[in-house]
Amino acid sequence: MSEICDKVEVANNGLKGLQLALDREWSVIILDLRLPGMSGLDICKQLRAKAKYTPILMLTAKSTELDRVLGLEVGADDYLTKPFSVMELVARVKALLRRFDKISGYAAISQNNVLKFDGLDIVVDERKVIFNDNEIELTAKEFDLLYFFACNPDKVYKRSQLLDQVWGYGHDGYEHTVNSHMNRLRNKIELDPSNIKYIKTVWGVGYKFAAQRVN
Amino acid sequence: MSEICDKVEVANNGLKGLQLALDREWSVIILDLRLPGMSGLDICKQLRAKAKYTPILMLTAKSTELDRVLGLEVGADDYLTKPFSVMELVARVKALLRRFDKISGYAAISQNNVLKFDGLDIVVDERKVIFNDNEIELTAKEFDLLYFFACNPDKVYKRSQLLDQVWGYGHDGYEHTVNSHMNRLRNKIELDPSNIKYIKTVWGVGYKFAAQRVN
DNA sequence: GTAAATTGTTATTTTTCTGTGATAACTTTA
DNA sequence: TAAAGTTATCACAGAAAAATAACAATTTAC
Repeated sequence: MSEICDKVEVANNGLKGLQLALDREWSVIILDLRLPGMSGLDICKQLRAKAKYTPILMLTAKSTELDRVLGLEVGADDYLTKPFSVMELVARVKALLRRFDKISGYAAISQNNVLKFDGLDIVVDERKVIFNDNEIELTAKEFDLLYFFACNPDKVYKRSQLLDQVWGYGHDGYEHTVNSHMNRLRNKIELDPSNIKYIKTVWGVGYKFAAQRVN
Repeated sequence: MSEICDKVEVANNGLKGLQLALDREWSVIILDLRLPGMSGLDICKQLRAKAKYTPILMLTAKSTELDRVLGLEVGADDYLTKPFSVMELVARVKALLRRFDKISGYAAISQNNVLKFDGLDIVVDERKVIFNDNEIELTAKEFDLLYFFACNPDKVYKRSQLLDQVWGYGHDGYEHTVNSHMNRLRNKIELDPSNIKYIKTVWGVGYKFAAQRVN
């Protein structure tokens, strides 16, 4: 239930998709039945065996195909038959996220697009941050960093992991780059440097977000 | 993706290793860059050409060496720079196995995020320790040491083994360094020094973790 | 194309931790 | 009981890590 961020990855063949799906923890997986490389059915079964609580939405080309799939009980959480509208797809995904959230106890994400903490609100799709009732200006990286942490409270991240998650896999850069950004971010959201409220240093390891969600 | 067994084979020169690697199907191949007989780079390239879906973990002596290797795109799936701890090596191998789906049906490698003992909870990815219902502050090494023991209850470890496992393979230091850390750790999690509850001394040998998992 | 802002890097200072040596306390053995 | 070997304790210096500040490079905006 961790590692939630706004990353979207696309794989256009079965094996890659399966690897990618198992590589990290996802909020939702959309899986087309017709795939090159490996059958969507097999992938769904394998996914379900490993990622037990990740909702899977399966797309099928024809309703007759859907009937067959349903008979096989591959373990998808919802199905959609082509052609479908984007609106419908979005609605189904939201429904899945909502359903999933109920199960895992993780409120929000899809519902409200605002992450609220004591003295700090993050309006996700406006990339806006309200700090003690005043809007503050964050740069792109600062926002990404803060948002990533806010999505994963309490979990400790090494600098190398942050480079992977926030800067992107395959990005090559120095780990102390993270320090600089953290420093700049803290200058904007920490009033008392001797009493860090949000992103705390875990000495010898990395950082963690230590504030409690209030919504 | 089949052929999973618990066989481990070691080759200490390049040519033998290559032959052995191609001889059968392996779950994972660990390859040291510095080898007698043949460069690890060449081996990796040849392996990758033949054993397309076998994960390769490459060990390098220096991070500068790693940079060079990464630039050459030899096709290893992960890299580890010496010195590394055995814990880290195990974690990387597990990640590779998971990524390459080599452990289908193997529930054994499910990692529990919270290790519970009587009076002591360890929340792994938060690096948090709850001792008698209070969170206590451990330094990085203290946590690593405690976590290592908690993962291997009842097993006795010599100081030299602990240096290898927790400090890292190839780390050079005095064995009584372990004593100091153990002392500091005990001051935080043992209330009565005459009645050790968690990490007991095994006289003439080393230490062992003596509490029972309750989850 | 220039100026401004952002980002990444380098250098310096500050903080915290870890390893070490000295010594005390404890076990075992003779 | 003494001696030898092993472990516990403690304080401190130096090392490692992080914070900070200043600078260079890159990107973005105009």
